[in-house]
Amino acid sequence: MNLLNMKQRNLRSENKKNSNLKLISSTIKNLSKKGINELTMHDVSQGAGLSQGIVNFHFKSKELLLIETLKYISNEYLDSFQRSIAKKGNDPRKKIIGIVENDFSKKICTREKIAVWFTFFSEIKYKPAYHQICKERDMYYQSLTENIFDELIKKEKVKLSKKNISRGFQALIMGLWLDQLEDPDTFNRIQAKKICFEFIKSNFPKQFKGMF
Amino acid sequence: MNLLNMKQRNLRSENKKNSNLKLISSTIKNLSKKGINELTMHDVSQGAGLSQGIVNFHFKSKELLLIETLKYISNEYLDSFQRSIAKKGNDPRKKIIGIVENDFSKKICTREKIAVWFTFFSEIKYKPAYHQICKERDMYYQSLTENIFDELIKKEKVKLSKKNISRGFQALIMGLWLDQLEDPDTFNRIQAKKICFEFIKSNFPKQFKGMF
DNA sequence: TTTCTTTGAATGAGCATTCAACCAAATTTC
DNA sequence: GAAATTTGGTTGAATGCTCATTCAAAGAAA
Repeated sequence: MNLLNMKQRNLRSENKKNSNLKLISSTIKNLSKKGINELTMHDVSQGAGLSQGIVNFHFKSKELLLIETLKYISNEYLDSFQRSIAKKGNDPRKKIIGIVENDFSKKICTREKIAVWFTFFSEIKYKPAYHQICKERDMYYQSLTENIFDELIKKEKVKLSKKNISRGFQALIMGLWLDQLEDPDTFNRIQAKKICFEFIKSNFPKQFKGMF
Repeated sequence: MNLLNMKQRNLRSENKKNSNLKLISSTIKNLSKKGINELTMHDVSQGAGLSQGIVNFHFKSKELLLIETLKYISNEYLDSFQRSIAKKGNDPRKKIIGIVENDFSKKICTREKIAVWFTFFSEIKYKPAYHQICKERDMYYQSLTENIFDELIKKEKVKLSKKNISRGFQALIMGLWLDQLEDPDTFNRIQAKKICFEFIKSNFPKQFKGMF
């Protein structure tokens, strides 16, 4: 196999990847426009600029397409999350602030993406595949924030449960995301961020004194 | 119109009410079992012990049935909520504790009911009717808890925004509800309650000192 | 006798999925 | 390196299934 051969081989597989991506993007766009109930295969292929039967060729079925879509947004979120705490050094305060900034950033906290997330959340109970993906994401997030809160607890010299703080923190964020869905006119991500910072500050008043 | 007439008229309308209730109950049960996507009219009528076409007779369409179902669980929740703060006297601490107790009571905080709630939440963006009902519920809840937190803020003599605390409180509860969906094995409503109490305590340490 | 409620078979629309035919890219052959 | 062959991706019409909705007929209540 020479270089030319490799290039040629790549071209085909790039095309395939490209179609997959187009289809997943179209799924996200259409999900956020119509919800899971009204989403049709026709919408998806149309939105990707491809023809009717193509989704079944690439993803086998509608359900598998949806699972791949959930994996996609989950990875996208994780990437962004990891980047938000990388390069913050060892200061747990900076890390936790970074997480809040990320969760309510312009890129992550859009009404469209949140709508897609909640579409999947709402099906957790009926779709084991969704359940597993969401739970994995959750556990990763949970363990990372637990470590950060553990450091904060030690520095603050206060008796708090890292598990509880961590879960409360994440629940707060999910609830505020939901508010973005319910109340997009009078409530925005800037206010949501502020509420998160206040949560942190009320638990670790010494370390965040004067901040925010 | 004499008494006999009234009784007779009531019998028929009672029957009608009864069918409606049966159908709505069946909708809730089936929604919590299969999600909105797989819910069929057949499921609903079957579950109510009635026949196929009956839903269209009573509710005109599937969509209207779903709207009535949301109204029903919304009213059920509100009733329970109101009862949770009534008869707590004037102590805002007792009121807020009552609310937490209610939101995570055996009756309200079941995985089935939460699944139904999130089914509707996830469609807020696409269904104006759902949006309005959820928002109304939310605003009522919000204004009531704002008043309670306002009292607590004054008593604590602390500078906090009643709006932010209130929204954070509600978001926290919604997030913890979602956890009941995602993580029913390792997380339960007792732990959720504890996290809420800790949230309150961290904001109003003087007033809740030694409590919980 | 009239009005209201229920039944369940029939209808037909909407939609996921299939597939034969086609096209383009990659590989092999000479 | 041109021609022939194989492999992979795409098309879109056809298929058939699932389901909401309709409605004539029947039953119950007023």
